[in-house]
Amino acid sequence: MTDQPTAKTKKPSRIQLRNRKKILDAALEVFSAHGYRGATLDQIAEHAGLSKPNILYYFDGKEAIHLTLLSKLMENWLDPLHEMDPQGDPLEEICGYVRRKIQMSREFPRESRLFANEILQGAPRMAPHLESDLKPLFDQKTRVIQGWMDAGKINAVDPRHLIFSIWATTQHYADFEAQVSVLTPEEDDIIAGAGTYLDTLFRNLLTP
Amino acid sequence: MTDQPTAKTKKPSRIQLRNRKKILDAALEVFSAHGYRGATLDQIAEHAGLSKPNILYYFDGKEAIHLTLLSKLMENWLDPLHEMDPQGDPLEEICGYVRRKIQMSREFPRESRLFANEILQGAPRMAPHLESDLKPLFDQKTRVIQGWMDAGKINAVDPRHLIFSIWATTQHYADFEAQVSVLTPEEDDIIAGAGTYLDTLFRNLLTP
DNA sequence: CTGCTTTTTTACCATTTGGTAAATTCACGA
DNA sequence: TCGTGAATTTACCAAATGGTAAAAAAGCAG
Repeated sequence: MTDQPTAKTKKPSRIQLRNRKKILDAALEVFSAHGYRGATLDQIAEHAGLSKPNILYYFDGKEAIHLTLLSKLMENWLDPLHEMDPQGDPLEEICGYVRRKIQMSREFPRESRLFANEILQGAPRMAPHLESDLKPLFDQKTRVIQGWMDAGKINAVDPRHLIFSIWATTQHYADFEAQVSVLTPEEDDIIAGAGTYLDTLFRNLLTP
Repeated sequence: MTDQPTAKTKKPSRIQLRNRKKILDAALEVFSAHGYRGATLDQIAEHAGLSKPNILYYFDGKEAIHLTLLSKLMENWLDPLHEMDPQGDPLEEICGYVRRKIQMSREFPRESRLFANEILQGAPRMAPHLESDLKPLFDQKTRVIQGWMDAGKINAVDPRHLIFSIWATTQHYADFEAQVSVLTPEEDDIIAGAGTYLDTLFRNLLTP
């Protein structure tokens, strides 16, 4: 009877923490590169430097690993949007959001591709998260933006499409990297140029 | 010696044509929904209404089907960009391109997702096509757009990022449909609104 | 050091999946 | 209508893959 009713029956040891982290990092690498079905436990095991049964000692199965990744991802993914301040200057808030998103494309391309893979295939394992986490935030922020437009602080466009276009343009550089790198070969930091371009794009849209 | 040196040794019969088409359509459905590795020959067979061995009677294997799809796709995919006329009015040519692309997202979402899946996973089977077909066209059109900018006909921005942003924003509605439909539930034709939004977006960018 | 728990390995298993061989049925021109 | 090549089915296979059981090894508190 040492178990807490809601806890997972034990406090995780040092080894547990370390190996869970190794597994999740390896899984992120493999899932983001090959998609859920394209990834194999053997690949993940090799990347993690552990044996396959050992991996199944730490996680209940392939799907559990994927699910854990998606859950942890969702938080960081929504952060930049959360930071958009209704009290701030509208144009700067939106451009700041663009800047944070493009930065994530540079720093966390694997996370972006993991997300893209999941959505592309119809979000079979993520639909609940979209409904419970993303949707409320999306609705809230579209209302904020709509308020700015109604107040005449920025040009009026459909806030939903505005957000879609921010997502699309920023994530493009991570998700379609294979294509981008073919088309801009000698460019070593294409995302830097993307940042200034996108700033111009959305500033021109929202400024009268 | 009835073979032509370059031909595939036989003229395809009516049944061949019909079944090849059925198989390719089924494969498009399955590959676009699950990615290359996520798709199985059994699924394709079921969608096509044929047995698995019968499918392998018409195609040399899973990869051959996928490759055939990608090849046929590439042509239609580049068409809208091809149509951009260097002699036309710059702003209208670019906005026309946007219109054609968003229209493809509406009419051919499966093709868009097939393409996206392939690129997301590093374009393992498509890199050659990108180099040989897409790259030359991309280079040509970026030069055309650069010319328009140098002539002061439209605002000066990096033409490469301009094209990337057109691709990203238009394909987003097909590739991320699962997310878009969660966030805009009661909307029955979200792409219509996208069309007018994107027209505004790019017009404001390119018009002084 | 000792005994107990946690972690890791070894040796498997069942299912799925891409693919094949050979027999069978079908279509169609002579 | 009949024979022949095209089309289809039946019955498989080998490899890959997610997962399990149980033994062995490694940590660690006393």
